[in-house]
Amino acid sequence: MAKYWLIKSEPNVYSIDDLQKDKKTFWDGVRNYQARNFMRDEMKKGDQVIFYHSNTEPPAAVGICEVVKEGYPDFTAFDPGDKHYDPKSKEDNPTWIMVDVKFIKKFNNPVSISEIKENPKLKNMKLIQRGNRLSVMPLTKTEFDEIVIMGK
DNA sequence: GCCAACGTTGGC
DNA sequence: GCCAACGTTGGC
Repeated sequence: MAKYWLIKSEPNVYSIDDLQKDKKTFWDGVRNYQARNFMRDEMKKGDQVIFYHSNTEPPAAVGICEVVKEGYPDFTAFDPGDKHYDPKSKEDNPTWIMVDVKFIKKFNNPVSISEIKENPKLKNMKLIQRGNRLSVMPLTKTEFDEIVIMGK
């Protein structure tokens, strides 16, 4: 039984268009334990994922991707030259985990955060709860389906 | 660019 | 183990 997720990315760093072009990517650079735990323990092959653009105008859910490889070490943490380098993460005992996702679709109609806030079916989403900064969060099937309907 | 919220760090 | 200081996130 597939689960449902939302992942955030800043489009000037990595956008849905980049994913469409690449077809597939590794979701590196997550340096938050709660988000790490979701990727390590709960994200499974076939899970459906909403791709969300943060820190842009407007912030919006912009498409769908799918988990194609389950949690494995985020090697960018081992590279001193990488922006996400973390000396505490060792290759034989990695602190940070990533998954691979593949492009499924780009919404014809991006669902902005204000539309999400206005939809009563989406009012419990972690995304719009105060102060939430998780870059990987679970969604219910209802929430996922509703966003897909809104996005077309 | 501002700033609220929150996670992490480090002195004690 | 507390908590102040600091850094980051991300909407506005």
